[in-house]
Amino acid sequence: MIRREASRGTGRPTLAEVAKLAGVSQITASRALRNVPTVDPENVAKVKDAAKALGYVPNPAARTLASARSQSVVVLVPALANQLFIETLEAIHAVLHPRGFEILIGNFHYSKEEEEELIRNYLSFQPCGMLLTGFDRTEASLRLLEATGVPRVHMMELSRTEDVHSVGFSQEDAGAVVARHLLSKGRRRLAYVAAQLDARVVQRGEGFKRALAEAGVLDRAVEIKVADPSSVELGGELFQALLNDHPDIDGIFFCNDDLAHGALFEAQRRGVPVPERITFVGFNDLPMSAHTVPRLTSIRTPRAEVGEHAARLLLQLIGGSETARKSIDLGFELMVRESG
Amino acid sequence: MIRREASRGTGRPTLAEVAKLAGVSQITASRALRNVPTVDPENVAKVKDAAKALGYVPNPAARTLASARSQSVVVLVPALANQLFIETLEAIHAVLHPRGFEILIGNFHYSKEEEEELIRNYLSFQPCGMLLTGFDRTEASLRLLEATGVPRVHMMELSRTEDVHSVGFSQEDAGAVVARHLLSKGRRRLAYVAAQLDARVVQRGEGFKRALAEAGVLDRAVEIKVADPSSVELGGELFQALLNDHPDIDGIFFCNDDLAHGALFEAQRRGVPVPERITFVGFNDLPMSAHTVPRLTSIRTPRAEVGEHAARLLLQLIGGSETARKSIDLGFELMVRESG
DNA sequence: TACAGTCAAGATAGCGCTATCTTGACTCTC
DNA sequence: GAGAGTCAAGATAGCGCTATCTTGACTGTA
Repeated sequence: MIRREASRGTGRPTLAEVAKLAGVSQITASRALRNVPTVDPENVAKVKDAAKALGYVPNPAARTLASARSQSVVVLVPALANQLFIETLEAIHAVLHPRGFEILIGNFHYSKEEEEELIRNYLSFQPCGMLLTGFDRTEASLRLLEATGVPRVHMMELSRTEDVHSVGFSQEDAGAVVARHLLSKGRRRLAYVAAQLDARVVQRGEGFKRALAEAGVLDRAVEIKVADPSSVELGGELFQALLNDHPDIDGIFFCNDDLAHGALFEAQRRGVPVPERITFVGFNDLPMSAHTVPRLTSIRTPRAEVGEHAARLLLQLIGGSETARKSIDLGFELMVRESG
Repeated sequence: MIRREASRGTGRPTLAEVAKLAGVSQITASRALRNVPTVDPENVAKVKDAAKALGYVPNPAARTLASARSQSVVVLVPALANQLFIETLEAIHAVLHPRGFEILIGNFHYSKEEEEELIRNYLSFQPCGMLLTGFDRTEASLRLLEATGVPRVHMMELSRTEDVHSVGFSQEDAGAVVARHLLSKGRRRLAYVAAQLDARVVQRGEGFKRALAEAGVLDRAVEIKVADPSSVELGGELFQALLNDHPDIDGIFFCNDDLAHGALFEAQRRGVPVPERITFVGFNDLPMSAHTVPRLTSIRTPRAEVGEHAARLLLQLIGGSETARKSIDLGFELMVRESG
């Protein structure tokens, strides 16, 4: 029988070969490539040259097995179907990938149960860090996260307690800003139209109603909430329903721009002048919102910035920094345009 | 000094513990959990019970290291910034995740060089399969893929040769269908407006022009191509430029719906009646296109179906099937709406 | 009864790295 | 100049699995 060069294994160069070529021990080569500071710079250069000459690429499985910690960061988002989290993911990637981290993306489709299963599954990969969306999850999820002690940063909302790290902005304040804006335009008969009722959508509504209460017009306000996923189509339907049931509504805050876009199309179709008869305000400021007819007033949310800062904060935590800031508030901005 | 239970390792139950509890050897436990058919069903039951009792979860790093093959499938897409590939990714996930595969998503931002780097990087994870977008990549990328022999399926386009597997539809035919539709509406002065010039966008344009040539109106056609990323804003700008330079254009084929949406907004703003003066046709049929004013005629592409079939085909290849179909044509559909 | 053939189960030996302990050369101090 | 302290480099021993070879019980045949 013919003797194979390698009956098992990948056939790719290994650390042992790099070490041999560099004339050092394997563990020194390992340390050199990981930039462990106790290695003589001369040896570091020899090892890195050897690695390059051989085209050596570390085997992540072996690394993970030996160190009981991977170079992966898990990011859990509630949806990929809209651009919101894509921009955040891109920003996270831009920070972490150049530093050698792999990113495992989990989409839990706004389901706490699905998120719990993802957490369970991804923890088996021994990630070195996790980026999570918000704070609203199952008890079991929380226990799993606490038990493993993997560094983590929560995105999009700000924590009220001091024991977790978060990067985001105040969803409630954003809702209140929208309310005050509509009031400043002389609107008094206001509505909050929401779908996909996650914690953040609810918080926006709370802030909105809080501000209306302060202005004494809450009793005349209307709230439409449906649990269905947001879509352009749903926005049109909800607008139509609202118009039928409450024809005197003069200002609407949509929980996101998708709904607002659908409502804009429907308003145009029905000949309802926006903003003359009804003022529209959206949320998230999707790129399209600056171009619709009329252009949509919306809350610009720092989606990319949240990803970037969360990733940087996580890097500090992975590096063992105790001085890392607990919470980073990145704020938001009301983009006032033609719709109100 | 206090003796630790485990100074290294994860602290989680291992296969050895499962085997001990089940009263079999470790390798039998390993085989039982992987459903290797040579194990006595009684032993399989004992092992699976023991695993459940201990809350055992396999360590993927150890698996990958020992078998030189991970349970990961790499999916490389040119963009995440629009919904196109998200739907494909969701469908892939729905097929592969329940079967225990992990999905590594790589976004190469329409850059062949970036794709090459991603391929290099992801191959170090020893994926058991790859799903790629199209056929247009660097020579080095091709060599890497060939050298490793990892099963792969190409998505979105159909291969012209018989040596690779592909799932998609004919981009050229889709372009030709649009051309014939516009001609059937009596339009003769036609334009193709394209951005983000990847291979598929070019193929659509080729099919469009081929059909115009067959109808003898190619010499009056206009083509606007820019390499910039597609966006709603760009669609408006390109429409405006087109209108200035060629005021007699009476039909436009946009290479994607984003551009068409932007042009629709711009047309409305400038009082250009669509479809009365100019007919618009988009591509991809994004969810919003059925709701714009006017509703957009577009080519509906089988994005989710491509993902699903590609994943299924890949599963066959991973399983060693030689009988797997080489190419699956899923077609497309012209959705005729108000814009033309 | 003896023999080859079959097959489930086990023993053994890694996969390619890194944690940990040890070594030995070198400094510094009194 | 002996002892303690420092520090880069190496030896050793796994991490938790699976590929591969081996074993031994069992079958069927002549």
